[in-house]
This record gives sequence, C-alpha cells and structure tokens, in this order.
Amino acid sequence: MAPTAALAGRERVDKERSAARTKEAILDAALRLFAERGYEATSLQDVGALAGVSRGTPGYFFGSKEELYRAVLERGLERVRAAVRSGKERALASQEPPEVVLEGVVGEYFDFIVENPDFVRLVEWEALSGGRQIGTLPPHLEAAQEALGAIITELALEPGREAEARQLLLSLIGLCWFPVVHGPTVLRALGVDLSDPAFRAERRRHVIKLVLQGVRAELGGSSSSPLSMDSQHDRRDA
Amino acid sequence: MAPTAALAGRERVDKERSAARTKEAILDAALRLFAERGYEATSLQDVGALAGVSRGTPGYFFGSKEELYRAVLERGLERVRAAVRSGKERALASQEPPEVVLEGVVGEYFDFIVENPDFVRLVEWEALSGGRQIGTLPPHLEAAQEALGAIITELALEPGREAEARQLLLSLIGLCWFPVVHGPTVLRALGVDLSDPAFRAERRRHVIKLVLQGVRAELGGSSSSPLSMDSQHDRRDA
DNA sequence: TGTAGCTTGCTGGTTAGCAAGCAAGGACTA
DNA sequence: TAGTCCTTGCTTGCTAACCAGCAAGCTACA
Repeated sequence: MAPTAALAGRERVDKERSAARTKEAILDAALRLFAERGYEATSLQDVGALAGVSRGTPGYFFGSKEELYRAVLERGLERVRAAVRSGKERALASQEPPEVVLEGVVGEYFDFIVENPDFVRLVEWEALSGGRQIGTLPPHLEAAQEALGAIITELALEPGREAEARQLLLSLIGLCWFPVVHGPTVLRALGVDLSDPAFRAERRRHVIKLVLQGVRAELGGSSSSPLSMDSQHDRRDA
Repeated sequence: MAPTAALAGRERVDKERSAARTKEAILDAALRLFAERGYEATSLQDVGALAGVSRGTPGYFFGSKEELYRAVLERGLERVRAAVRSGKERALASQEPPEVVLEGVVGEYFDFIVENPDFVRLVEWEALSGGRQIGTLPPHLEAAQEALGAIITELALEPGREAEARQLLLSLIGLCWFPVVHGPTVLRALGVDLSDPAFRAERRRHVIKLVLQGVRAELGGSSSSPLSMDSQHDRRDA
C-alpha cells in the first residue's frame, strides 16, 4: 500500500504527496461530519471538501461510503479502548482504597466523555441505526468488557454480584453520555447547558456522588440493600 | 387503492372516506418510521405505503415532509406531557411520605419509557440533529418543567436547592432512556438485552435504588452530603 | 517511463414537491 | 326524485436536485 516501502531518502514531512496524510485528513473530516449529521445526511462530497480533497478521493481510498464509515468507527473505538485500558491500569496499580480510586476514575471518565462528544455522538447514531456496523467490529466488545472486569476486580466482588457491577457500569455510562447528547432537547428544556462550566462542574459532582453511593451500597450490604429499602413490590417482572 | 369496491349500502362507519382517519394513519406510520430509521432515511413513499395510501397523500395532508415530522413530534410530546401530568397529580395527591411516592413515580417512569421506545428514539434522533424542530414546539418545555416543579414540591426543597432537583431529574431520565437506545451498542457489548424480562426487572430495581439514594442524600443533609463524602477535590471546575 | 495519488465526467437510482386529474358524495336546484 | 355542480380526498406524471460509484484521465515523482 505505501509507496515508500524500501526507498531511502524522503524524510521531508511537509506537504509532499502522502497517502497516509490524506487518509488521516479524510478520516478526521468524516468523523466530524458523521458525528454531527449522521451517516445518511453526510455526502462524500462534503467529506472531501472538509478534508481539502475532491469529491472522489474518499471513495478512492476507502472503496465505498460504508467502508469509510466503518474505518471511522474502528479508529474511534480503538482510541476509546486505549483510553479505558490506560485508565484501568492506573486505577488497578493505585494503592488507594477502592472508593477513592473509583472517585478518580468516574471523574476522569466524565471528563473524557464531555471532551470527546464526537465519539459519543457517533455511537449514538450507530445505536439508533441498529448497530449494524459496530456490532461486527472487534474493539467494540473489548472496551466495555475490560471496564467491567476492572470494576469487579477493584471492588473485589464475589462472582455472583457481577450483575450489580454491570448495572453500575451501565449507569455510569448513561449518566455521562446523556448530557452530551441531549443538550438541544432535555437540557434545553430544563434551562441548562453543558457548555456552561458551572453546570458542567455541578453535573460532574452529581454523577460522582450518585455512582459512589451506588458502589457504597454494593460494598456495604451482602445481598439485600443496606439502606433498608423494601423495593420488593415492583411489578412487571416478566 | 381504488375506492371501496363495496357495492351496496356503504353506511358502515369503518371504511368511509375520512380525512381524520387517514391523517391519523399517516401520523402513526410516520412515527414508526421516523423513530426506527430517522428523518433522512424515511421517504414519504415509505410513509404512504405503511399507512395504506399513495406516495402523494402524506404531502397532500401535511404540506411537506418537514411539517409531517413536526406534527409527529408534536403529537408525541403532547402524549408525554399528558402522562407526566397525570403521574404528577397522582403523586402530589398521595398521602404517602415523599420517599414512597418517589419510588412509585420512578418505577412508573421507567415502565413508561421502556414501553414507549418510539418516543425515546424520536427524541434521540432529534437531539442528534440539533433539536432544530423540537426547540420550537411549545409542549416540549412544559413536560420537563412540570416534572421538575413536582419534584421540588414533593421534596419540599428550599428554593436554593433547585439545582439538585434538576440534576436528579436529568439522571433519572438518562438512566431510563439509556438502555432503550443502546441495546445494539453498549448493552450488546456487555452481553445483556432489555427485552429479557429478568434484565429489565433488574435494571428497574437498580434505577430506583440509585435515584432514591440520591434523593435521600438531598432530604437528609442540608448543604453537605450526609454520607460523609469528601468530593471536594474535583478539578476542572472551569 | 511507470505508477501511486488524485480529479473529473458520466450514469443510474432515488427523492421531495408540484400540478394536473380523477372519484365520491353531499348540496342545491328544478 | 332526478339532475347538476362543487368541494374534499386522494393518485399519478413530471421535474429538478442530489448522490454513490465507476471509469477514464491527468500529474508529480521516483
């Protein structure tokens, strides 16, 4: 694929012809547009224009619009997987007690999500479209599973309580993603705005608080809720 | 689609010409398709076919595709507003202590959301598209504001703590909506499925637990968290 | 001179919206 | 009671725009 396979010289990084550089530019442009408008509403013409190439170039390098989309998704998921892995390793290596470690991890995750809205929006579009592409991508499963495993290890949960860890992880993700996606709808209806630093900090504290309360309930009680909840009378259990 | 081939005596009310009936059928079809595929990927031809009319009829009644979409959104929001209002009134009229009332309300909300995925998905599409249509619809604000007001009243919060109620409401919505939208992505990556009754019930209990813990923290402490949290050292506060 | 990188012309397919037309069934008239 | 309008409901033909993908061609560089 690369023309510079075994050739010497050519160390100029400037503006020479470079397929790799062009491909990256196309992936960047496509990520921004797919995240912003979704797959259907993004044309290869738009992608080319934003990447500074002609309308035909995205198709030339990626074969088809769908394959370009898959490449964008794959690169995004790979980045997330790397971030999750590094966060996990830092957390597991820490000497602090689980609660303190988790507080740091939750805050970091919140920051990561809020600072990478393109990724969240991309996955959200994908979810609404049925997850037909993301489902076949390998890094997809790994990030989530890895996070789940880390939580179980950190909390030293017995195997049986794994379901609780899964619920907690799900809640953490939902709590962090929600305001990123729903700025124009729910947040607006409530008169708040995630780009307001005060609200963002308030939200951050709130998410940490909720998740840590949930974790505490897990660590404290063994099987029943430690706070004397009698949530036994819920209907519709099948 | 010729007019009724029924020969004699068409006094029957079921198949007479009825603009109202046709419009409802078109709105129903459009809701399903917009919720499932999104605005861009839905053609008026599809809507007409699902509604049992020709490809021109949706345009005939609603003027344009965009106006049809607005009508679908508006009807959906109106229904939600009605549901929120009835839930609110039942809750405020109840004699139970706030915690019990809230537990019922949260469970009811969870059930409502899980049973009305079309509405959730419609709003989600709308959020991703920038909320350009929903932002101009009146019932949009009312449902959320009404819910917020009810929470404040029920908890008898001092005016200053209103921000906490907003955070709690946001979290409740996010916790309930998330699994409805992210079945194909996050839930799948974690190996669970909202259509599994066991998981659904487990999720329901978990959401109730988390939200009630959050409420309890509000009711208990006056300014600082009552559970001896020291979440004072979070960074990036702007 | 060859080839990778990139552009441009073309084609078939799809769509929203418009305009013209057709049918059904009251309302009005004789 | 029969005949005629005329409005409402709905369909179908047409058009201009857009788009993805293909193929042919151009260009810089080794």
